[in-house]
Amino acid sequence: MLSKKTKYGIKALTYLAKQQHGVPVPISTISEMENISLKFLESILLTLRKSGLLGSKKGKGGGYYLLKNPDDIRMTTVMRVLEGPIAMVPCVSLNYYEKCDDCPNEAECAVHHLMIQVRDSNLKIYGETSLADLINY
Amino acid sequence: MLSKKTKYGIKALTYLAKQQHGVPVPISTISEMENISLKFLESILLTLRKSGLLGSKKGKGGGYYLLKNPDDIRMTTVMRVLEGPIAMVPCVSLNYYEKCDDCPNEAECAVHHLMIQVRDSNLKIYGETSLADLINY
DNA sequence: ATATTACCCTACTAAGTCTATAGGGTTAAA
DNA sequence: TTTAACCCTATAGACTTAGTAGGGTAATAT
Repeated sequence: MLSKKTKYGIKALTYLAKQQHGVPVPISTISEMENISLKFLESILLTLRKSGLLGSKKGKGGGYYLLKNPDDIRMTTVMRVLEGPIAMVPCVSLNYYEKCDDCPNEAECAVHHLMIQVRDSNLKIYGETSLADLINY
Repeated sequence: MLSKKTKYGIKALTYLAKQQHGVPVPISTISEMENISLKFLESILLTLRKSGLLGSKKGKGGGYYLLKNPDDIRMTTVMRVLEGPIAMVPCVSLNYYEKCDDCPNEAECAVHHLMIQVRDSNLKIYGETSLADLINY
């Protein structure tokens, strides 16, 4: 299941992508427009800022804004920041690999092979989709 | 993340698929061969039996066995029984559809569109992969 | 028959995650 | 210097996960 955090995060990013580039949008505005609890959204945007996707400006007229062009933000990045590893098991994770306790032989593990396929197909989708793609229809 | 339940369930199924068709295998055997806690495995096999994938035989010489040929067991079925819906959000689930509380317009929701792609690609993989495919290499 | 093997079922629980909520602190612009 | 808005920490209820515990029931071999 996709967490609400990720869902809300993507919605916030797409909202920002629709605005004029570089102009800060207050959390409260995004919260109202996308029906997201203000405080929860605050923590999500903070995560996105720390990851380098968003910039922020304090004080009156401040808010959050995209640091890059929506065309240059791939969903792989977004998913990894918000949801964590793309892989469904650590033993097929490219960035967070971990050996399984119970698997004596990874090369012969059926789950391993299946999950590599799932990982690759999802990576392909996320890699080929940019934030700009999400708002174009 | 894939739950241990699903992971262990798939391992148990592949183990059974490698055995002579129709011959019952005791839980204890699978537990030892696949390094799975006996009691936990018991509850997983029970789930699989209730779903119609496995049959069981009681008493001495009893155990669990596949009810169908490994070629005829698709991973879509297995994943739905063990892990639940394939879709990452209820609003793109084929079998467990649910509207989102926060979405005023599903057709224009960016998350919705993205997750439909993910669902379809995963459905394709699970649908094209049988239990027999998992043990053939 | 009866002992044994193995399935069947319920209940419980420690640990972790999710989805927030609460409350205040800090910064910078007007 | 006021105020809008970001920044940060702590907490908590609900839920899920990954088991553990303990026994009940059925069927087989002898």
